[in-house]
Amino acid sequence: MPKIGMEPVRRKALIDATISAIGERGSLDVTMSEIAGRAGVSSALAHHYFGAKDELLFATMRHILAELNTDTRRAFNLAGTPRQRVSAVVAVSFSDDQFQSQIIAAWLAFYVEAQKSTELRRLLRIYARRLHSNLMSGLTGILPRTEADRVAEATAALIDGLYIRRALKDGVPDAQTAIALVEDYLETKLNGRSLP
Amino acid sequence: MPKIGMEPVRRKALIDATISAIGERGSLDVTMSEIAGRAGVSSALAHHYFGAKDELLFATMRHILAELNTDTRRAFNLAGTPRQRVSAVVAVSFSDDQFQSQIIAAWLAFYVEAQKSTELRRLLRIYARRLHSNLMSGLTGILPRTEADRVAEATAALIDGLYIRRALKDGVPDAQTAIALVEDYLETKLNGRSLP
DNA sequence: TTTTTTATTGACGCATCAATCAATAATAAT
DNA sequence: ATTATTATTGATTGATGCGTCAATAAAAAA
Repeated sequence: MPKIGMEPVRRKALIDATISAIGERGSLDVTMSEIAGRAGVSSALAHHYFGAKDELLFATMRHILAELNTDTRRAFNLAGTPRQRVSAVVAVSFSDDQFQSQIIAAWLAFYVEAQKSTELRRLLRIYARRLHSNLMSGLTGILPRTEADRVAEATAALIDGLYIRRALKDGVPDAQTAIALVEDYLETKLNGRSLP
Repeated sequence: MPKIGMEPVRRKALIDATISAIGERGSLDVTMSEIAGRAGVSSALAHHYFGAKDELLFATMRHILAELNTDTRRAFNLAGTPRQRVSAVVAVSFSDDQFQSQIIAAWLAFYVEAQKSTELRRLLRIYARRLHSNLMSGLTGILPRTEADRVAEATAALIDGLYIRRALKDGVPDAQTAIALVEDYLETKLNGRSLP
């Protein structure tokens, strides 16, 4: 029962399936059949639309990055002050959409894969730069450039670190605690005063 | 020319080879043959001593953890004050022995693998707890328990985050800068004052 | 000196997957 | 009505890699 115009539908379904498969397995060691099965199609079709597995994984990472970006833009629109822009970046990073085990597992797995794939590494660098620049867009309105830069660096590392620690699912901070930690750091750096 | 008592020698060589192989490939997707080759033996011998690949990887992670631990103990012996104990933990984390691409790649890869392997996850939790407790051993002498706990959490996340960002090898902080970032955070939290 | 233990490997079986391809069918274009 | 295009899959191929095993040889024990 082949209808026409299936391509975008299948692509989306396959990317979603890839995310959930990676999320469940916790790594990129998922087979094309597994992914295709989740998307309700054959593995041959996945190859038909994406060519090779690499490309499907690449498209998936790009999709995750794009989602993060739109979420951030949306949050920026609601932020009036520089300080609020900074908080917006933090809030989005730990929002329900982003700070969930599936996405975190994917991030982690892609970080590892980036060691092998130049293209993936380039993609993750774009993320790193964008995060930095998003943070700077608020911080430069509050601190002198050099110090803003250092704070942005630390904040980004803090966010990444909290992500990785979440992956262990131990006495791990939930989103609320994570946000509080980062905000506490920011408060200290921006006001020279920490929470009581 | 089989000499006797080769077992410990081979084990060590295989673990070292595993680290360097993982470091080069950037992931745990290294074959037993590759590892064995680097160690100058056949893959059959690797299986002979470690049984399965899992066990070799596990032994490798345990070795890395043990090294980190002895380094930390040594640094603790030179630390007089609580404040120095905290700095010692940071210094060891970014020492030449630990903060090198091979080891970092291994950490990252093992974090991913921990999603699948319960035993590996347990091992990494031990690391997380030990790091926390090592930080606390200094912090509790400076801050009230609750706050010390939060600072330890943030510091640990900061360290992990700087590790992960190093893996991208981009505008990445070198060891010096990384230490400065963490120390700056600690100074702010402990003195309520940041670097000029 | 014979036997057992330790060290070591090449070759092989077996399973897993990525990727291809030929075949089928429905829709659209001519 | 015929041809081309799009959608789809089952079956197959080829490669890769883990784990095993029988075979060889040196040392240690008997």
